[in-house]
Amino acid sequence: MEQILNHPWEISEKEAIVLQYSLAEKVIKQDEFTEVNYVAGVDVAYSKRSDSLIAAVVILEVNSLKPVESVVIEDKVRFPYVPGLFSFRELPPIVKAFKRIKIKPDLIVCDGQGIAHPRRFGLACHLGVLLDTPTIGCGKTRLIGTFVEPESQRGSYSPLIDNSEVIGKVLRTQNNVKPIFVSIGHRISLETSCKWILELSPKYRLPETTRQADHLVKTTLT
DNA sequence: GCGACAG
DNA sequence: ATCTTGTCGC
Repeated sequence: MEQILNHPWEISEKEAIVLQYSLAEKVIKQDEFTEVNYVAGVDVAYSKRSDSLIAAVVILEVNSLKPVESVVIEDKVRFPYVPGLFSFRELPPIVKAFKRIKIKPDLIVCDGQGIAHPRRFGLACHLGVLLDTPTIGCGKTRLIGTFVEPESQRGSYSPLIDNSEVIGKVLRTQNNVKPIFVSIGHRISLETSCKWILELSPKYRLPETTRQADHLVKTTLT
């Protein structure tokens, strides 16, 4: 698929932060799409053997949740892991993988936060803006924000709050299982994001999109 | 100064 | 992320 926006990746931490403030203004926080036939899952892992990053993108047919296309690529590391600047480490290989994808997904589910980020521009926002595609941020753990534990039943949620602003939802996808952190990536509302995450997580804590992408990377790492 | 900190 | 022992809650 096509990348509609580009910028340099070989930059300093200070420049990256400035770029985040600038790109954050492009994030659309409301629903801006119609039908969903294909959803994309993404995952990246570090290979210490080759000192490189392995990125996987998988496209699922939305009713069967079965993969219809996938790409796995390897890329060099060009940025350290810094909380808040995660996308500058993981997006180069992810974008590279998406460029080889033929089926344009109607929705992307990221393994990382959206606007639940210090500068309201997590990895999910960054990817969504670069590809101009509806994107959901979905984290296993919290980056910022405060919350009360949601009820133990699947579908329960509580707001994730930073500076008295709702930046996401802490959502229970399975009964009595640790909740996940959902936030807006791009071109989708928080409510619609949670609706989709629940639909994509009928049986496990994490949505099928990230589970399948995760499995794809781990298989490749051998 | 000290703790927190997506993967 | 990945590794790994002791601790805590049900």
